[in-house]
Amino acid sequence: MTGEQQARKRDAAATKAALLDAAEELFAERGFDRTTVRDIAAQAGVNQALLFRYFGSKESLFGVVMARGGLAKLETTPPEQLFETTLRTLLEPPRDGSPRRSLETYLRSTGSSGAATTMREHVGEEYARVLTTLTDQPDAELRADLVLAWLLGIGLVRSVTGKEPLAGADPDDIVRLIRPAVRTLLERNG
Amino acid sequence: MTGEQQARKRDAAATKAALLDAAEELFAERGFDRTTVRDIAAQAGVNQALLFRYFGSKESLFGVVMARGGLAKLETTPPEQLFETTLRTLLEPPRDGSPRRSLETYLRSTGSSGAATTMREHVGEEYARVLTTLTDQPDAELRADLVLAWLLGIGLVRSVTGKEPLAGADPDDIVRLIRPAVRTLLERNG
DNA sequence: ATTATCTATAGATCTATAGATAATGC
DNA sequence: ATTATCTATAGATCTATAGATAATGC
Repeated sequence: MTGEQQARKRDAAATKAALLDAAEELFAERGFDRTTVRDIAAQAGVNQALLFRYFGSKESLFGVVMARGGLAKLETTPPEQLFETTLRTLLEPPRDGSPRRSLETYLRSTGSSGAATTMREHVGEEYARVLTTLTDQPDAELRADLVLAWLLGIGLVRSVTGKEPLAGADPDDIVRLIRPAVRTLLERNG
Repeated sequence: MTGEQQARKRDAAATKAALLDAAEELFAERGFDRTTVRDIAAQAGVNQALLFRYFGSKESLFGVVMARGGLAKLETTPPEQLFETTLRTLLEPPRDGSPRRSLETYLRSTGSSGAATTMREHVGEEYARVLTTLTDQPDAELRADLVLAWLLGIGLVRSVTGKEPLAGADPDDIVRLIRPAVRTLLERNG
């Protein structure tokens, strides 16, 4: 039943990276609660005790995963492109080495607490802050929150629920339908 | 440590109802995974073995909770009012005896599988089907999905994330901002 | 010698079930 | 007598830790 584990090459940095990649994938697919530390270690090909050695706890690892991908795009994208860039990232199938799956992780872990909640709040604040700059109408912050809500909702229906036709729709069609509506939301005064 | 449990009045129907109410509340607050059967039984003031006697399993109970509230509103609301009614229900604080908290349950259980997934799909389909009737433009179903996504996203930001200013905003303000944008989405041809 | 990795397990859950007890209805 | 309720516990997890082993660097 056991079969002792093959001793892994001694490379702490590579081990940490493997754990992070595995955790990112599994948290995105199953959420925080349904991903076990043993699943992560197995997927990384690493002994599970190392997860605790390098990250302290499962919650702490989750925090690192979220932080790693959550804000990268935000910092490198001009505000006026943020909505469409984020939307397209959301809509494209995840390519290797490309944008982190932190939105899926976020959406799959809505029942969780602790680090999950903290990071959810932090990333949400940052996105909304940037989106706020897109309008000079009154209620700019509320409008920005509504745009953010739409992004999250589309991600939810598309990657979590998998509902058709939205899940399989051409990103161009979605952008074409959404853009004028967002413009109405942001620009209409009243 | 134990203290034997006070024998409860013998009323199977009332016991089932108490379990359902307790489950609804806890699933809405914590999601499926983080709610234990013992939590539910304690909240209902019922011995935990009765949960299994009356509902078979935790998953099955979850299914019943979702089914109970999920479609009620849908069946009694005319399509052209569905968006705004659902939105307002979402925005009003939950009053006693009033609309079920199945949306929160839905949103808090996005990481879960089994009955959670099945019910998510079913309710989503029904809502989208009704929303589809609101436009006669091409891509009616896709537009309906996008409306549904917005509803879910607003619910997510508001009740799960608690992000301000959206979480505390006046429902009237939200409706005023959203309505023209949804109209643009549904009516604009192209 | 240092420290990355592995073994083994503690301790705390959690769902579910088998069978005992006790309140109601005929 | 029936059956709603309760007791006690099986069995299967899961996170986390203590301490042993073994690969690398000086």
